[in-house]
Amino acid sequence: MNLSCSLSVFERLKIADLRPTRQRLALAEILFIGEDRHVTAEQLHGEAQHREIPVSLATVYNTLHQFTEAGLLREVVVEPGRSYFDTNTTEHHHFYEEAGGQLCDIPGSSLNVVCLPSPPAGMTITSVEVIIRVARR
Amino acid sequence: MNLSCSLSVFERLKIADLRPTRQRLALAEILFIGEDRHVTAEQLHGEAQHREIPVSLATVYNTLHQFTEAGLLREVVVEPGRSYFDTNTTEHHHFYEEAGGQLCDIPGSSLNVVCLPSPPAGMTITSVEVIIRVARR
DNA sequence: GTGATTGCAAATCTTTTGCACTAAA
DNA sequence: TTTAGTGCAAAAGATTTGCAATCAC
Repeated sequence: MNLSCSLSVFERLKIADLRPTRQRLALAEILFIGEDRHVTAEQLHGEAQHREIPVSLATVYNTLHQFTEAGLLREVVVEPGRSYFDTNTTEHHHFYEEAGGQLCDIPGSSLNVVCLPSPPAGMTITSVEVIIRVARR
Repeated sequence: MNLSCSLSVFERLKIADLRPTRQRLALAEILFIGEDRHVTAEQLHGEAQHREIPVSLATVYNTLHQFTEAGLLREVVVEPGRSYFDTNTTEHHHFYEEAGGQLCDIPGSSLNVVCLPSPPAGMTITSVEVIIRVARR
Protein backbone atom coordinates (compact mmCIF):
# COMPACT_ATOMS: atom_id res chain seq x y z
CA MET A 1 0.00 0.00 0.00
CA ASN A 2 1.08 3.47 -0.81
CA LEU A 3 1.73 5.69 2.17
CA SER A 4 0.54 8.69 0.21
CA CYS A 5 -2.95 7.20 0.11
CA SER A 6 -3.46 8.44 3.60
CA LEU A 7 -2.73 12.06 2.72
CA SER A 8 -5.58 14.34 1.76
CA VAL A 9 -5.15 16.12 -1.52
CA PHE A 10 -4.96 19.31 0.50
CA GLU A 11 -1.99 18.05 2.43
CA ARG A 12 -0.34 16.81 -0.73
CA LEU A 13 -0.48 20.21 -2.31
CA LYS A 14 0.83 21.83 0.85
CA ILE A 15 3.78 19.46 0.96
CA ALA A 16 4.47 20.11 -2.71
CA ASP A 17 4.45 23.82 -1.90
CA LEU A 18 1.59 24.48 -4.29
CA ARG A 19 -1.25 26.72 -3.17
CA PRO A 20 -4.35 24.63 -2.72
CA THR A 21 -6.52 26.51 -5.14
CA ARG A 22 -9.97 25.32 -6.14
CA GLN A 23 -8.68 24.10 -9.50
CA ARG A 24 -5.64 22.27 -8.18
CA LEU A 25 -7.69 20.62 -5.42
CA ALA A 26 -10.31 19.44 -7.89
CA LEU A 27 -7.75 18.06 -10.35
CA ALA A 28 -5.80 16.41 -7.54
CA GLU A 29 -8.97 14.75 -6.34
CA ILE A 30 -9.70 13.35 -9.79
CA LEU A 31 -6.13 12.14 -10.08
CA PHE A 32 -5.25 10.86 -6.65
CA ILE A 33 -8.47 9.60 -5.09
CA GLY A 34 -8.91 5.97 -6.06
CA GLU A 35 -6.79 3.81 -8.28
CA ASP A 36 -3.66 4.71 -10.17
CA ARG A 37 -4.37 6.45 -13.44
CA HIS A 38 -2.88 7.38 -16.80
CA VAL A 39 -4.36 10.54 -18.25
CA THR A 40 -3.73 13.03 -21.00
CA ALA A 41 -4.38 16.73 -20.49
CA GLU A 42 -7.38 16.56 -22.77
CA GLN A 43 -8.85 13.59 -20.86
CA LEU A 44 -8.40 15.24 -17.48
CA HIS A 45 -9.97 18.43 -18.74
CA GLY A 46 -12.93 16.48 -20.07
CA GLU A 47 -13.35 14.68 -16.80
CA ALA A 48 -13.30 17.92 -14.85
CA GLN A 49 -15.99 19.36 -17.09
CA HIS A 50 -18.01 16.21 -16.59
CA ARG A 51 -17.91 16.83 -12.87
CA GLU A 52 -18.96 20.41 -13.50
CA ILE A 53 -15.66 21.75 -12.33
CA PRO A 54 -14.80 24.81 -14.37
CA VAL A 55 -11.10 24.65 -15.26
CA SER A 56 -9.46 25.92 -18.40
CA LEU A 57 -7.37 23.61 -20.53
CA ALA A 58 -4.37 25.89 -20.03
CA THR A 59 -4.67 25.44 -16.28
CA VAL A 60 -4.89 21.68 -16.70
CA TYR A 61 -1.62 21.76 -18.63
CA ASN A 62 -0.01 24.00 -16.05
CA THR A 63 -1.22 21.84 -13.20
CA LEU A 64 -0.06 18.60 -14.78
CA HIS A 65 3.41 20.01 -15.24
CA GLN A 66 3.52 21.49 -11.75
CA PHE A 67 2.44 18.15 -10.29
CA THR A 68 5.08 16.42 -12.36
CA GLU A 69 7.79 18.80 -11.20
CA ALA A 70 6.68 18.28 -7.63
CA GLY A 71 7.00 14.54 -8.05
CA LEU A 72 3.29 13.84 -7.71
CA LEU A 73 3.04 12.64 -11.31
CA ARG A 74 5.30 11.09 -13.86
CA GLU A 75 5.18 11.94 -17.54
CA VAL A 76 5.19 9.04 -19.97
CA VAL A 77 5.92 9.53 -23.67
CA VAL A 78 4.72 6.70 -25.85
CA GLU A 79 3.17 8.45 -28.81
CA PRO A 80 4.35 11.36 -30.86
CA GLY A 81 2.30 14.43 -30.08
CA ARG A 82 0.61 13.36 -26.87
CA SER A 83 1.77 13.08 -23.27
CA TYR A 84 0.40 10.76 -20.64
CA PHE A 85 0.67 11.46 -16.94
CA ASP A 86 0.90 8.57 -14.52
CA THR A 87 -0.18 8.86 -10.90
CA ASN A 88 2.10 5.96 -10.02
CA THR A 89 5.48 7.57 -9.42
CA THR A 90 7.22 4.44 -8.20
CA GLU A 91 9.69 2.66 -10.45
CA HIS A 92 7.77 0.60 -12.95
CA HIS A 93 7.24 0.13 -16.68
CA HIS A 94 4.36 0.12 -19.17
CA PHE A 95 2.31 -1.80 -21.64
CA TYR A 96 0.96 0.42 -24.39
CA GLU A 97 -1.81 -0.50 -26.77
CA GLU A 98 -1.51 1.83 -29.71
CA ALA A 99 -4.92 1.31 -31.30
CA GLY A 100 -6.85 2.23 -28.15
CA GLY A 101 -4.28 4.56 -26.67
CA GLN A 102 -4.36 2.47 -23.50
CA LEU A 103 -1.41 2.71 -21.16
CA CYS A 104 -1.11 0.13 -18.41
CA ASP A 105 1.36 -0.47 -15.61
CA ILE A 106 3.68 -3.42 -15.45
CA PRO A 107 4.16 -4.16 -11.76
CA GLY A 108 7.69 -3.22 -10.75
CA SER A 109 8.35 -6.73 -9.58
CA SER A 110 7.49 -8.49 -12.82
CA LEU A 111 10.12 -6.90 -15.02
CA ASN A 112 13.70 -6.09 -14.37
CA VAL A 113 16.34 -4.67 -16.60
CA VAL A 114 19.50 -6.36 -15.57
CA CYS A 115 23.01 -5.45 -16.45
CA LEU A 116 22.60 -1.84 -17.59
CA PRO A 117 25.14 -0.65 -20.13
CA SER A 118 27.42 2.17 -19.03
CA PRO A 119 26.28 5.55 -20.30
CA PRO A 120 28.29 7.62 -22.75
CA ALA A 121 31.30 9.39 -21.27
CA GLY A 122 30.43 12.26 -18.95
CA MET A 123 26.81 11.18 -18.57
CA THR A 124 24.79 9.73 -15.73
CA ILE A 125 21.63 7.70 -16.00
CA THR A 126 18.57 9.59 -14.83
CA SER A 127 15.93 6.98 -15.60
CA VAL A 128 15.27 3.69 -17.31
CA GLU A 129 11.97 3.20 -19.08
CA VAL A 130 10.64 0.09 -20.71
CA ILE A 131 7.66 0.30 -23.02
CA ILE A 132 6.15 -2.95 -24.20
CA ARG A 133 3.87 -2.28 -27.13
CA VAL A 134 1.00 -4.70 -27.43
CA ALA A 135 -1.82 -5.28 -29.92
CA ARG A 136 -5.12 -7.08 -29.83
CA ARG A 137 -4.52 -10.63 -30.94
CA MET B 1 27.98 -6.11 -40.74
CA ASN B 2 24.72 -5.14 -42.25
CA LEU B 3 23.93 -6.83 -45.55
CA SER B 4 21.96 -3.80 -46.65
CA CYS B 5 25.16 -1.77 -46.71
CA SER B 6 25.92 -3.30 -50.05
CA LEU B 7 22.68 -2.16 -51.65
CA SER B 8 22.56 1.12 -53.50
CA VAL B 9 19.85 3.49 -52.36
CA PHE B 10 18.28 2.96 -55.74
CA GLU B 11 17.99 -0.77 -55.15
CA ARG B 12 16.68 -0.19 -51.67
CA LEU B 13 13.83 1.93 -52.95
CA LYS B 14 13.05 -0.60 -55.65
CA ILE B 15 12.89 -3.40 -53.13
CA ALA B 16 10.66 -1.28 -50.88
CA ASP B 17 8.41 -0.75 -53.88
CA LEU B 18 8.89 3.01 -53.76
CA ARG B 19 9.52 4.90 -56.97
CA PRO B 20 13.09 6.17 -56.97
CA THR B 21 12.29 9.83 -57.40
CA ARG B 22 14.90 12.55 -57.14
CA GLN B 23 13.70 13.51 -53.65
CA ARG B 24 13.55 9.99 -52.25
CA LEU B 25 16.95 9.15 -53.69
CA ALA B 26 18.49 12.26 -52.19
CA LEU B 27 16.94 11.68 -48.76
CA ALA B 28 17.88 8.01 -48.82
CA GLU B 29 21.43 8.96 -49.60
CA ILE B 30 21.60 11.32 -46.65
CA LEU B 31 20.09 8.68 -44.41
CA PHE B 32 21.68 5.45 -45.51
CA ILE B 33 25.12 6.30 -46.84
CA GLY B 34 27.52 6.20 -43.94
CA GLU B 35 26.91 5.58 -40.27
CA ASP B 36 23.63 4.89 -38.55
CA ARG B 37 21.68 8.04 -37.80
CA HIS B 38 18.88 9.45 -35.69
CA VAL B 39 17.11 12.35 -37.34
CA THR B 40 13.99 14.42 -36.96
CA ALA B 41 12.04 15.61 -39.99
CA GLU B 42 13.20 19.15 -39.41
CA GLN B 43 16.85 18.07 -39.21
CA LEU B 44 16.68 16.01 -42.37
CA HIS B 45 14.98 18.85 -44.21
CA GLY B 46 17.70 21.23 -43.04
CA GLU B 47 20.39 18.86 -44.15
CA ALA B 48 18.85 18.47 -47.59
CA GLN B 49 18.71 22.24 -48.02
CA HIS B 50 22.32 22.43 -46.95
CA ARG B 51 23.21 20.09 -49.78
CA GLU B 52 21.19 22.26 -52.13
CA ILE B 53 18.61 19.55 -52.66
CA PRO B 54 15.22 21.20 -53.05
CA VAL B 55 12.70 19.12 -51.06
CA SER B 56 9.66 20.40 -49.27
CA LEU B 57 9.16 19.66 -45.60
CA ALA B 58 5.90 17.87 -46.42
CA THR B 59 7.79 15.51 -48.69
CA VAL B 60 10.36 14.88 -45.98
CA TYR B 61 7.54 13.86 -43.62
CA ASN B 62 5.94 11.68 -46.25
CA THR B 63 9.22 10.05 -47.11
CA LEU B 64 10.16 9.36 -43.50
CA HIS B 65 6.83 7.64 -42.94
CA GLN B 66 7.01 5.69 -46.18
CA PHE B 67 10.53 4.53 -45.31
CA THR B 68 9.32 3.56 -41.85
CA GLU B 69 6.40 1.58 -43.25
CA ALA B 70 8.75 -0.13 -45.67
CA GLY B 71 10.98 -1.16 -42.78
CA LEU B 72 13.91 1.02 -43.84
CA LEU B 73 13.58 3.21 -40.76
CA ARG B 74 12.31 2.87 -37.25
CA GLU B 75 10.44 5.62 -35.42
CA VAL B 76 11.56 6.37 -31.88
CA VAL B 77 9.42 8.40 -29.50
CA VAL B 78 11.34 9.91 -26.62
CA GLU B 79 10.01 13.42 -26.40
CA PRO B 80 6.51 14.77 -26.53
CA GLY B 81 5.87 16.50 -29.82
CA ARG B 82 8.86 15.32 -31.84
CA SER B 83 9.67 12.07 -33.59
CA TYR B 84 13.09 10.66 -34.27
CA PHE B 85 13.80 8.23 -37.08
CA ASP B 86 16.53 5.65 -36.66
CA THR B 87 18.34 4.12 -39.61
CA ASN B 88 19.23 1.13 -37.46
CA THR B 89 16.22 -1.16 -37.75
CA THR B 90 17.71 -4.06 -35.86
CA GLU B 91 16.58 -4.81 -32.31
CA HIS B 92 18.32 -2.43 -29.97
CA HIS B 93 17.63 0.27 -27.39
CA HIS B 94 18.53 3.90 -26.77
CA PHE B 95 20.23 6.43 -24.59
CA TYR B 96 18.55 9.81 -24.73
CA GLU B 97 20.05 13.06 -23.55
CA GLU B 98 17.17 15.44 -23.06
CA ALA B 99 19.09 18.71 -22.88
CA GLY B 100 20.78 18.25 -26.23
CA GLY B 101 18.10 16.14 -27.85
CA GLN B 102 20.74 13.51 -28.57
CA LEU B 103 19.61 9.97 -29.22
CA CYS B 104 22.21 7.22 -29.21
CA ASP B 105 22.09 3.49 -29.78
CA ILE B 106 22.75 0.94 -27.11
CA PRO B 107 24.30 -2.04 -28.87
CA GLY B 108 21.81 -4.87 -28.91
CA SER B 109 24.23 -7.11 -27.13
CA SER B 110 24.84 -4.90 -24.12
CA LEU B 111 21.31 -4.81 -22.78
CA ASN B 112 18.77 -7.51 -22.48
CA VAL B 113 15.34 -7.47 -20.99
CA VAL B 114 14.93 -10.86 -19.44
CA CYS B 115 11.79 -12.47 -18.19
CA LEU B 116 9.13 -10.39 -19.95
CA PRO B 117 5.80 -10.14 -18.14
CA SER B 118 2.82 -11.67 -19.89
CA PRO B 119 0.73 -9.09 -21.72
CA PRO B 120 -2.86 -8.26 -20.74
CA ALA B 121 -5.44 -10.87 -21.80
CA GLY B 122 -6.09 -10.98 -25.54
CA MET B 123 -2.93 -9.03 -26.36
CA THR B 124 0.36 -9.91 -28.00
CA ILE B 125 3.64 -8.11 -27.63
CA THR B 126 4.64 -6.22 -30.77
CA SER B 127 7.83 -4.59 -29.49
CA VAL B 128 9.93 -3.92 -26.42
CA GLU B 129 11.69 -0.59 -26.13
CA VAL B 130 14.10 0.54 -23.49
CA ILE B 131 14.98 4.19 -23.17
CA ILE B 132 17.72 5.13 -20.79
CA ARG B 133 17.62 8.83 -20.12
CA VAL B 134 20.98 10.36 -19.34
CA ALA B 135 22.22 13.80 -18.35
CA ARG B 136 25.55 15.55 -18.41
CA ARG B 137 27.22 14.89 -15.10
C1' DG C 1 -2.68 44.38 -0.03
C1' DT C 2 0.54 41.49 -2.58
C1' DG C 3 2.15 38.01 -5.10
C1' DA C 4 0.64 33.60 -6.96
C1' DT C 5 -2.81 31.57 -9.95
C1' DT C 6 -6.23 31.49 -13.45
C1' DG C 7 -8.65 32.04 -17.93
C1' DC C 8 -8.86 33.43 -22.30
C1' DA C 9 -7.36 34.04 -26.75
C1' DA C 10 -3.57 34.27 -29.54
C1' DA C 11 0.77 32.25 -30.69
C1' DT C 12 3.82 28.39 -31.46
C1' DC C 13 5.40 24.08 -32.98
C1' DT C 14 5.10 19.73 -35.20
C1' DT C 15 2.69 17.20 -38.31
C1' DT C 16 -1.04 16.34 -41.79
C1' DT C 17 -3.94 17.39 -45.70
C1' DG C 18 -6.11 19.07 -50.16
C1' DC C 19 -5.16 19.88 -54.52
C1' DA C 20 -3.04 21.46 -58.74
C1' DC C 21 1.27 20.39 -60.94
C1' DT C 22 5.10 17.29 -62.31
C1' DA C 23 7.51 13.22 -63.17
C1' DA C 24 8.15 8.12 -63.46
C1' DA C 25 6.60 3.96 -65.65
C1' DT D 1 -0.85 8.26 -70.91
C1' DT D 2 -1.66 7.01 -66.54
C1' DT D 3 -0.72 6.85 -61.90
C1' DA D 4 2.30 7.96 -58.21
C1' DG D 5 4.76 11.62 -56.13
C1' DT D 6 5.62 16.52 -55.03
C1' DG D 7 5.11 21.29 -53.31
C1' DC D 8 2.63 24.74 -51.45
C1' DA D 9 -0.25 26.82 -48.42
C1' DA D 10 -3.72 26.00 -45.33
C1' DA D 11 -5.44 23.09 -41.55
C1' DA D 12 -5.07 20.44 -37.62
C1' DG D 13 -3.75 19.09 -32.98
C1' DA D 14 -1.14 19.56 -28.81
C1' DT D 15 0.93 22.66 -26.03
C1' DT D 16 2.60 27.40 -24.49
C1' DT D 17 2.38 32.14 -23.56
C1' DG D 18 1.00 37.10 -22.51
C1' DC D 19 -1.70 39.58 -19.81
C1' DA D 20 -5.62 41.30 -17.26
C1' DA D 21 -8.69 39.59 -13.78
C1' DT D 22 -9.05 36.81 -9.59
C1' DC D 23 -7.81 34.37 -5.51
C1' DA D 24 -5.04 32.66 -1.40
C1' DC D 25 -2.39 34.20 2.19
